[in-house]
Amino acid sequence: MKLEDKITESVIAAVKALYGADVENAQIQLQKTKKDIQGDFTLVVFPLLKISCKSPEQTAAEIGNYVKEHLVEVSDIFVIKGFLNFVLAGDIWVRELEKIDAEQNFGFISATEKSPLVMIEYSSPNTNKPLHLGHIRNNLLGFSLSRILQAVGNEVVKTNIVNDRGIHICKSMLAWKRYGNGATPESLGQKGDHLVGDYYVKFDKEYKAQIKELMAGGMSEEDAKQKAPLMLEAQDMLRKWESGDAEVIALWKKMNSWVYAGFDETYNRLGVSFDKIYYESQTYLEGKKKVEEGLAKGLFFKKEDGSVWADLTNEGLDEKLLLRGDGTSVYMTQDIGTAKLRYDDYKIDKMIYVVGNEQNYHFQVLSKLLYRLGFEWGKDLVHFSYGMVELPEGKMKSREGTVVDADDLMDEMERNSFEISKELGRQDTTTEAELKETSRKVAMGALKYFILKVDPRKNMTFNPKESIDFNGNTGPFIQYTYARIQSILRKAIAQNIDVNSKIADNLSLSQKELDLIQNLSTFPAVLQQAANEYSPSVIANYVFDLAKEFNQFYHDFSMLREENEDLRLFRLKLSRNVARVIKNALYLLGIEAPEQM
RNA sequence: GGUUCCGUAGCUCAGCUGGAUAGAGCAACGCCCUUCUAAGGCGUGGGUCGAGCGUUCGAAUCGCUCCGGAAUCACCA
Repeated sequence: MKLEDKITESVIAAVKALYGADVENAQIQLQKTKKDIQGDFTLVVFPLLKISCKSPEQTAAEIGNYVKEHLVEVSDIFVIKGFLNFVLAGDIWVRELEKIDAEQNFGFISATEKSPLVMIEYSSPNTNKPLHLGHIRNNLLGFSLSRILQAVGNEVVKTNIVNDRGIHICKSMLAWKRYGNGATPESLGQKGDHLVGDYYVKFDKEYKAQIKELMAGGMSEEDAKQKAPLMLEAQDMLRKWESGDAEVIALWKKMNSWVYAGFDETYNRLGVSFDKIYYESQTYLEGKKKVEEGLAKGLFFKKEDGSVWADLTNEGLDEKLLLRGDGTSVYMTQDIGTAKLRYDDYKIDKMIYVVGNEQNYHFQVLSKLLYRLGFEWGKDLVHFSYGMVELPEGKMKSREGTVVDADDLMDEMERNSFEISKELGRQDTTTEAELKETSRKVAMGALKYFILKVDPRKNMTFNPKESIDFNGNTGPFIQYTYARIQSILRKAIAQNIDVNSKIADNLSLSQKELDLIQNLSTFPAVLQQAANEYSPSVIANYVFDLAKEFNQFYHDFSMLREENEDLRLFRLKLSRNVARVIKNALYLLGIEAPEQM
């Protein structure tokens, strides 16, 4: 039984014995005692005053004395105004540490057959552009979230929906056909996604030139946009694609395969992965079918031009287009089709979409549409909505070329990390290859931690300079703490100290050491909170606190030179468990913990 | 205009199921490497928690109003 629960139980018993009233668990406000105040747990007695009909001080004192008498774990109490602080007996925390130490994967719950099946969709790239900074936030959040949900006992399926069809990819294809001279990723030594992205940009450039030319000839801007030969050709290509034209399909397959090879490389570098990938080219027809079914059932309606709509006005939303007049599908149609296929494939209990907050409205609508179409789960779908990433200079805009490319960013992080490692690292014992590997881990840790520590809902500013300045509240600081503990443990083994032996009970420990154990013991609760709130930032902020607290402890006490063997053992064991929790927390964030730095 | 989200130190962010004196990191300044990794530690300065009203023993936290910013309200995805 957890210590908090024991105290809570005792407080309830105290209230019953002293005032003859029953109180519920929820009315007991037990919290960790604030720093700078003596004690381990604090009871806020104000809510109990109505029952006791006494002053806050007196109520606190009475309850405190009762608990102190009846609970062996509580060795002392202090009353400050309406706050009752419990001090636990010294050896309680030592035993708590032993308990943590004995658990294989402290805080983690493994899935059982009864575990809910959660599907989480993230990444969802378009095949006409390489991944950028916004995708990085998406991928990191999605991947971390999947690990967190798994760690609290869910069965998790990570999925990706690739938007591989539509006019955008035709634009790249057309530009490549016209201006590419048969260039391939191999011939250019370029990643496939970048190559295709470059031709998308090329299309845009040539298209704009044509518009300008037409306008110079007296055409209106609107007309020019519609009648530019390149646009007409791209639309023609899309029609050919839809009708299965062999040549277009072959080109489409070839260029998409380049893009996927490029994406895979980027995903590998980011350390993210998927269990199942869906492609819109395979789901959009399914969506059309569902919409037509819905139309036949009278759930939707048709306008004069043949387009199909859903009327959501009585649910507080607008009318929403589902099929264009020419029968082609839109984004919403595809999402309906994808959802259907997924539920054919898996028995999903919960669906989570990791998609930016600019699509909040879309998912509100999707939820209602799926429900209307008879998918019960539709109304419970979770849109894990996250804010945009901005730069210190302002927003990323593809038009102005201020988009930060994911690969470029990782390159830059790794370069900088390597320079710093070379300067500060312990080269004497490490090879160049090891140094490179470590600096890679650190670079990715810096990037991931910087992004994940921020509350997902908020727009955030990514500062490349600050993130690679490995000081302060950063991933590398936490990794560094971990590496130092590993070094201590290696040395302890070298000195034949057995860290596994039992800790003596009669140690007199400092407040810092007790706090550190208490902090460790909250990890399962933190993990649960992160899962409930879908927020990796909860984990990130926790692990930074833990690392910081450990550093202070580390600075104050010598472990290997400690003469008192019992104390030395205790501190080594404490350090080992701090390292384990750090490693587990970093795992949940998708960050590697280097054994050496 | 409707809807949703955000506003906390010079900067980047925690804290938000109401609880004690609102916390970190960066930046600035001053200390600490003959001592387990100084990518570190200690200290100093820095706040009308956007504003107001309300609920409460108690409000950064809850409610209402206003101010400021963002997203969205596409036959784009």
